[in-house]
Parts: sequence; structure tokens; C-alpha cells
Amino acid sequence: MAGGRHDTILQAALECFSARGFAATTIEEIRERSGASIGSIYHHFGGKEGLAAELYVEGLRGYQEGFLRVIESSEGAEAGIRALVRHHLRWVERNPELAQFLMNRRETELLAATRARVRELNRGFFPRVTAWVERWVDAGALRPLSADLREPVLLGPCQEFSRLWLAGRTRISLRRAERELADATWNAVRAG
Amino acid sequence: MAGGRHDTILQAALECFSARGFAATTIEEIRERSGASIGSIYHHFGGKEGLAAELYVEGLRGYQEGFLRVIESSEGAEAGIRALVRHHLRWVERNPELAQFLMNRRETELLAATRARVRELNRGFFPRVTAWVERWVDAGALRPLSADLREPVLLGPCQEFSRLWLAGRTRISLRRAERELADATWNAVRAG
Amino acid sequence: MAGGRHDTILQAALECFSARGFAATTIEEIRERSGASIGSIYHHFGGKEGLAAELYVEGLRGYQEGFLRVIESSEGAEAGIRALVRHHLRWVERNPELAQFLMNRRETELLAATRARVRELNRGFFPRVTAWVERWVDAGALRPLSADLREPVLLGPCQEFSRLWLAGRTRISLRRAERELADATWNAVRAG
Amino acid sequence: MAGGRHDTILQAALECFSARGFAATTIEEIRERSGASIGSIYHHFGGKEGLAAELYVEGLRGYQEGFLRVIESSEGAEAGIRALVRHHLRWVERNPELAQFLMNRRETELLAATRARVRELNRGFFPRVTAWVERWVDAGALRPLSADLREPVLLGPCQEFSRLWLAGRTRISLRRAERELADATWNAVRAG
DNA sequence: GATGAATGAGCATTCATTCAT
DNA sequence: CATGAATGAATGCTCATTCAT
Repeated sequence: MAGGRHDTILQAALECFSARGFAATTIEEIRERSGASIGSIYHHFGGKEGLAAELYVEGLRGYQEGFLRVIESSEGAEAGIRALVRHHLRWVERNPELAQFLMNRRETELLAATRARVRELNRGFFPRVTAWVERWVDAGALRPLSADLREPVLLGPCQEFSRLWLAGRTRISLRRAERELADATWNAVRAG
Repeated sequence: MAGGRHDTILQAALECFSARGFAATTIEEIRERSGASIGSIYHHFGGKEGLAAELYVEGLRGYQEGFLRVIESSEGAEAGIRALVRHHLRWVERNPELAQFLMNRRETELLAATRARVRELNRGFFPRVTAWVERWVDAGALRPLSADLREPVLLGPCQEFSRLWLAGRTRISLRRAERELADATWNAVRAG
Repeated sequence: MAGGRHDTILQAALECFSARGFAATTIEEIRERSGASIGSIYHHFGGKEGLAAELYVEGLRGYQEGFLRVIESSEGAEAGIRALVRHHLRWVERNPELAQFLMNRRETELLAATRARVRELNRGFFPRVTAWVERWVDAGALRPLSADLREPVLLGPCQEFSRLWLAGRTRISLRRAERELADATWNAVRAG
Repeated sequence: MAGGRHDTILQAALECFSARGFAATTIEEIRERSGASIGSIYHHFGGKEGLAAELYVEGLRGYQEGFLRVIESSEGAEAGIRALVRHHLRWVERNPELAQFLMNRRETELLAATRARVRELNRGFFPRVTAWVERWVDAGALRPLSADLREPVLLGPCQEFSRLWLAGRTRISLRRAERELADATWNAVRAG
């Protein structure tokens, strides 16, 4: 589906962006790490922004797909919440560089190349998350929660722990944190 | 109180850094906004890094001081947790630019000028937070929590909401979120 | 033979360095004189230091090669000494800019980029000069001379005259000085 | 005669100039080493050029005065030549920093502040050297020598050795070189 | 005389991007 | 598709110099 050169460059760019940030990464660094030529990078992606957009959008898509699959196939509210925490942490574990890159949202979302495609993705994502949450609120399993607080309450702790883990500033692993984060998150939102 | 020029430059830099990020801000922008000369900026801060370090370290110090004051003067575990959430959100409300700047931690913490001073601050901060939490765990008011999970669970939701609020992507205000975030956080950590 | 741009830049830089010194020369001057772009200069040489190092090392190599060829192919001590004086002066005459640049040794030798390569060159040069001189000392044609004094006694007068000539402060030409400098140098070192 | 501040600054500037060259030395370095303020440096010397001119002219004057005293008080040609070599080496030994600074003539002589005063000094110096040399040429003690070659032949070896010694690239001391350099120089110019 | 904050022209250097081969 | 030399606007930073206190 995708040329070897194409993917090699993409992977090299991801490594650079995640290690030093988008702004601080230079095309030269990507060239060196990928082994491709400058011309080749421009041929495939049109430049630094194009590379970042590709990584960002595809990364986000993958995350969201997994997220929806997990909650929508879960049985019951508690199982869904716990699966969501677990999914988040395991996704970070499997994609540490992508996670690091997506986490520094701000730098990348300002890019023109990204905006429209991200909005598109979100349009297909948030309503389904909202539907899932409200279904269980209506069923009396979850406490009502302002729409703006859904993401913060459900993912804030995972997000923050992931951030520390990616920075190498935790003693325990993502796996070992799963249970406690799931407990805390579940207690934060369960009804009663 | 301190040198007018000095503080004017600092404020201008903060505005630039928070609006566009450290890397994207140019000295010229800071010069224009502050009204000072390039030379003056370098005379006082030694450069962009020095400026960022000063802002970062002083911002962090202020946040931590308030944080400790709030929890250590609180009566009981629940009051402490709720005060902590309230303090976090109000600090962000009072210092939106500083908050935005400190949130993009990564960009700044890579700076050599910052590292040592931050470590120093943290040495005086985390042990006292730990002591406070463990006191109430021992008293049976809070559920036991791995050390690595304290910050994520206690502040993750606030942090994530603040991030969205700063990005202008929330409908409700920080004030309106206080109660719900405090409830959620308290439920996440209360014993039983 | 080598890249036209490459050599054009090198020549322009040499003219600037010899006319105004390394420190006083600006990249902009080199750019203007060479007709290349700033980027091209950096692409090829990495900066002012790289340019100076290239010129210095290649210049030194050329001088040393000629020097060795001349003395090692000479017949007898006196012929060698006279050939050496002659070679020195003619080299300066043929390469006035390079001579001027190499003469202000100090400015350039402090450069990190130069040190290792110069040491390497000298390792291949001085032992052969020493061997030649000692051969004729042993043969009784030259007076014994401390190692440290070889260069000063053999080349000091040439060096000093070249310096004055390059500064435009002599009335006679390098050619006209050849005989007298050869006489003086030969008398300074001949046995008996 | 001279204020303490005045001389302290002068000495600090000399140390900087001799260690790193005129162009590479900054006023800030001189300020730091001298302990004076920037304003004070400007008050006394008017700037970097003024400092360099002062050092250069006074240094040259001192060297020339000693030089003339030595040859004019010497008895005979050989004694004069030997005294001259000795004077040169001892002057370098006593004033290594000044020697280093004066040696990099080129950088300093381009300064407007220096030119006129140097020409003035030279007008009082070279005729007397010339007179001394020609007196002994006429007397048959020295071989005739083109005017342009006087300095190179008489001082070239000393100069070159001093340069190496100042750069720390000699094994023997200035004192130990005296005899051999005097012999070589005397042989280079003696009649017959 | 002494001080040091303030100034800003000038400089080296970086880096995304283009394009001929 | 691949290459890398060439470009030059943009940027961080230096540093001699001024001047009010």
C-alpha cells in the first residue's frame, strides 16, 4: 500500500518530532535519520507541515477508532470505563512516540494542513462518545456530567500519568497503573 | 517594585510565549511588545532561554507556594481535596498566560537553564504533598494510592479541563466547573 | 577541476582573509566577492571557521610539499640552503594572499577545526626537515644547531622580509632579495 | 604619575589582547579582568582602539629606546650585534604579553589612532639604526646589506624564535637560545 | 571620576524550500 | 522518483558606545 521510502520517512519524522518537538525538528534531521534525500521528503510530503499533518491525523484516527471499538463493544458502564482506561494506557505503551507527539497538541493543531481534517475526525468521534456516556447516565449507572467535563474526568488521570511515564518520571509501568487508574476513574463517575 | 524595564520585558515575553509557544516566539516580537531594545533584553536576561527560565521557575514557585498553603491549612481530607481543585482552577483563571506557558512544559523543561532550578523547587514541594496525602491515607480518609498516581488522579481532570479552557474549547467557565471537578476528584480518592 | 562554486568561494574567502584578517572579514564580504549565496557558503564549508581551516591546511600542505621537494632534491648543504631560501621567497611571490593569511598564524591556529589537521601535517614534515639538517651537520657542512633554532635561523630572515614585502614596506623585490638572504642564511649556518 | 585605575585597566587590556588578539577581545572581558566599570574604561581611554593604541605606542617606544641604548653604547660591531640579540630576547622575556601583542602588528597598525604616533616613533628610530649599521659597514666590520634586509637579517631569527617561545612551542628557554642566535646572527652579517 | 542600564547596527548562522539534473 | 546544490529571508545574539545618575 505504501512505499518503503514513504514509511521510512514518516517513521523518522515521528521519532524526531517526539524527541524534540515539531518546531525544533529540522528537515535535515529527518533526512539524516531516514536516509532519504531532502528532495525525496519534499516529493512525498511537501514539507515539514505535511509530515506532521500526516502523522497527526493518522495517529488521531487510529486512537479514536480503537477508543470507539472498545467502549462500544463493552458490556455495561463499569466495563466500558475500565476498558477505556486500559485502552488509553495500552495505546500509549504501543505507540509511545506517537503519544508524545499527539500530546503536544498545541504546536501541531495550529497548522493549517491539519485543522480541517481534525475537525472532520472529531465530528465522527465525539457524538458517539457522548451517546455512549449519556446512555449510561440515563440508565442510572453514571453520574451526570457536564459535556465539557467528560474528557477531563474520564481521561485526565490517564493523560497525566501517560505524560509522566513518557517523560520517564514514573517508577511504575503503564500496566501496573491500570488497575488503580481504572478504580479511580470509575469511582469518579459511578452513580451514587 | 523591581526594575520597571525588567518586569515589562518579562510580561511581554510571557504574553508572546503563551500565545505562540517558546520556539515560535522571536526576540523581535518581545522587543516590540515590551518597547525595550534588543540589547536591554539581553542585558537583563541573557537571551530567550533566560527569559523562559525566569518565567517558568517563578511561575512554578508561585503555583507551588499557593498549593502548599491551601492544602496545609485545610481542615480534613475532603476540604483539602476540594480546596486543591479550587486553587488549581482559580490559579489558572488568575494567571491564564502563565498557565498556558507552564502547561507546555516539555518545550521549556528541555532548557538547560531551567533544569537545576526546577529540581530544587520540586525537592521542596513533593515531599510536603506526599506527607499531606499519606497523613489522610493513614487516617483512613483517603484510599491508598501509588506515589506515581497522586498527581494524575488529583490534578489530571483539572489539568485537562484547564487545557481545554485555555484553548477556548469549553462552554462552561472555570468557576462553573469547580463543583463537578471537586466532586469527581473527591470520589476518585475517598476511602470506602 | 573540483566544483566551480566551491573553488570560487574559497578564492574569495582567501582574498578577504588576507586583506583584512580572519576576524575582520564578514561572511557578507565573502558572499559578495564570490557571487555565491550565503547558504551555498555554509553548504560547502559550514561557516567562516571551516573556510579558514580549509585554506590554512591546504595552504600549509602545499608549502610543506614544495619545501621538502626542494631540500630533498638538492645537492649538498649549501645548494639546499640556497634552494630553500629561494623556494620560500618564490612561494610567497606566487601566493601572496595565501602567504599573508598563513603568516597571521595565530588567529587561525586557535580554531578548533584546524588544530588536529595541522598537527597531522607537521608530523609528516618536521622529521624530514630534521633528518636533512642533521645529515649535513653530521657531514660537517653545517654547524650544529639546537632543534628549536632550526626554523628561526633558516627561515627567520626570509619570513621577516616576506612580511615587510607583503605589507608593501620594502623597496626591493623578493627576487632582488634572494641572493642577499641566501648569503646571510648560508653564512649563519655553514660550518667553520 | 598614573592613576591606579588607569594602569589596572591598561594591564588587563594587555592581558586580553595578548591572549586572544585585539579583534577577539571585548570591552566586557577587559571590564571583568580589570574590575573597573565600562564607563571608567571609556572615561580613561575612549574605547578599545584607544587602549590598543596606548599599549602599542608605549610598548614600541620602550622597545626602541632599549634597542638604541644597547647598540649605541656597545663597543664594536660584534658586541653591538650580540647585545642586540640579547636585548631582543630579554625584552621578550620581561614583557611576554607586550611582545605577543606587538608581534601581531597587522591587526593594530591598521588603527587610525596608532598610525601617526608610530610613524613619529619610527622617524626617530630607523635613521639611528641605519647610522649605526652603516658606520660598521664603512669600517669593514659588517658586510654591506640592502636597507630592506637589515631588520630581517638582524632580527628575523630572534623574532621567529620569540614567536615560537611565546606560543609555548620551544623546548629551550630564551636565555639558552641567546648564544646560538647571537652566533648565527653575527655570522650572517660579519664581513669576510 | 565612576557606574551600569540602555541602545541598535551589524554579524554569523539556520533552515525551509526550490529546481536542475 | 531521487538527489543535493543553491537560495536568501529570518533569527538569535554580540558588542562597542552613550549617557543619565
